[in-house]
Amino acid sequence: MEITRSDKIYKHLLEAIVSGTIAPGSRLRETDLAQDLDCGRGPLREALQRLESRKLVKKVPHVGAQVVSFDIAELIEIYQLRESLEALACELAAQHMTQDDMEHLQSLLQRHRQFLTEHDGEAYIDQDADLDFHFQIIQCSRNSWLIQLLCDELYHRVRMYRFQTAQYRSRPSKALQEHQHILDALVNRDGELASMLMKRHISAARRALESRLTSALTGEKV
Amino acid sequence: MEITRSDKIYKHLLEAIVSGTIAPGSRLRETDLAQDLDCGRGPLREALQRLESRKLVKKVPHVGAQVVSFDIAELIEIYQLRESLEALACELAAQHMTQDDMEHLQSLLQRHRQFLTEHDGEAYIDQDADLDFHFQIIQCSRNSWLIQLLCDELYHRVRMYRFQTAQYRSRPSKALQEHQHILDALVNRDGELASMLMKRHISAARRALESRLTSALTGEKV
DNA sequence: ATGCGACTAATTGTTAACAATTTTGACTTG
DNA sequence: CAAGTCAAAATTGTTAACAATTAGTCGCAT
Repeated sequence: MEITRSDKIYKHLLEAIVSGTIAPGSRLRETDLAQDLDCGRGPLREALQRLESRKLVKKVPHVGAQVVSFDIAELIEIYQLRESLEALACELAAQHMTQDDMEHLQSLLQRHRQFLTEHDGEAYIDQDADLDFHFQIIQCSRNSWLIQLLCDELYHRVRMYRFQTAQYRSRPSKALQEHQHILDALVNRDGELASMLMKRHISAARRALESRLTSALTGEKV
Repeated sequence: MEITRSDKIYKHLLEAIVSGTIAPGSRLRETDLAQDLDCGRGPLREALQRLESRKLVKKVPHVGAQVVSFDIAELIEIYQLRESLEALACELAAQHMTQDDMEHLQSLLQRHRQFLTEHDGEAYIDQDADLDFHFQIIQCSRNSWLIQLLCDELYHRVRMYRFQTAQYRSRPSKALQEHQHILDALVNRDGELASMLMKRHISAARRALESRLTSALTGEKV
C-alpha cells in the first residue's frame, strides 16, 4: 500500500509511460491529468518532477511537461554507462556475494533454462528474465549508489525502449549461456573475469544498437 | 536570473547545504524555511524534492526532511562509481575531443601550474582546480547521461564532503602531474591509457579514504 | 515508579483559489 | 495576402487555507 497520494500517482504514471499506454511525445496537461487521476495538482506536480528526474518526462518552465520521445542515440549512451557500471557491479559482487546469493542466482538461471526448453522461441518473457539476472547481480554489489542508479534511474528507460521497439533478443539461448558463464565466474569469486564477460555481454547489445542507428541514418530498411 | 521561485530556492539551499551553512543532520521544517526564504511551501517542497533526488536531503513521509549526515563509507561508494565512470569519460573524450577542448584543458593546467609556483602550499584553491579538470574532461565525453550523472548528481556530494572535512590533498603538485599525464594521453587520442591513468588517479584517493575509514574503526587518531 | 493510552500540539500532505506567463487567434496594416 | 500586434484564453507557478498524520505530554492504572 502506498503511503502518499503523490507516490501512488507516480507509480501509476511510471507504468503508463514505460508500457506506452501514454504515448511518447504526449503532452501532459496538469489540470486534465489531475482530474483523470482524481487528485489535486500538487501531488501530480510532485509525481511529474520525479518522472522528470528519471528522464521519462521533460518539463519546460511555464510551458508544460511531455513524455520523452524515444531516441536510439540516447539509448546507446545508456548502454555505454551500463557497460562500465555493470562491470563494476560484477567486481564488487564477486567480493560481497553470499552463498545464498549464489544459490538464488543459480536457481534463477535454472528456471530460465527450463522455460526455454519448454517454450522454444518465445522470447518475450526472456526479456524480463534478462533484466532479472542483471538486477540480482547489481544487488549483490552492496553499493547503494550503484544499485539506485542502475535499478532505479536507468532501468525504467531500458524497459521503455523494449516496450516501444518490441525489440527482443534474437537468440535467448545465447544470452542464457553468457549469463551462466558470468555466474560461474562469480561463484569462483573471479571478479576480473565476471566483469569482462559482463562488459562483453552488454557491449554486444550496444553494438547491435549502433548498427541499427547507422542503418537508420542511411535510410536502410531495418 | 532564475526563472521560477522553486529554482531560486533550490540553488540557495544547495549552496547552503554543500558549504555547511546548514549543518548536516539539521531538520528542515517546511513552515520555518518557507518564512525565512519568503515563499510559500509549494516551491519549497519542490526544491526539497530536488535536493532529495541528489541525496543531499532525506525525506520521510509525514515526518519531515533533514540534511544528510556525512558518512565516509558512502563516499567510498561514490568514489568507486567515479573510478568507473571517469575512466569511461576518458575513453569517450579521447574519441570526441576537439582541438579547442585540448587547448582549453592545456591552458587550464597551465594556470594551475602557475598558481602552484606562486602560492606554494596553499592547497585550498587546488581542490576547485582539481574538480575543474575532471569536470572539463567529462564534458568532452559528449555523453549527456554521463555528464549529468557526474557533474550534477555525484559532484555536489563530493564538494560537500570537502567542505566538511576540510580534507585537502596533501601534495597538489603530484595531482597536477597526474592531470598532465592524463591530458597528454588524451591529446594523443590514446583512450586506453588516459582511462587507466584516470582510474589510478581516483583509485588513489579512494584508498586514502578507505584507510581513513579503517583507522577510524580501530579508534586510531587521524 | 513505570508502562500504557488518550489527548493536544506540531508538522506534513492535499486542495482550491489566485497570479503570472505563454500561446492562440482575430484583427489591423503594409 | 502576408506579417505584425494586441487581446483573450489556456496553462503553469504560487499562495494560503484545510485535512490527515505523527510526535509529545499528561494522566491513570498497575
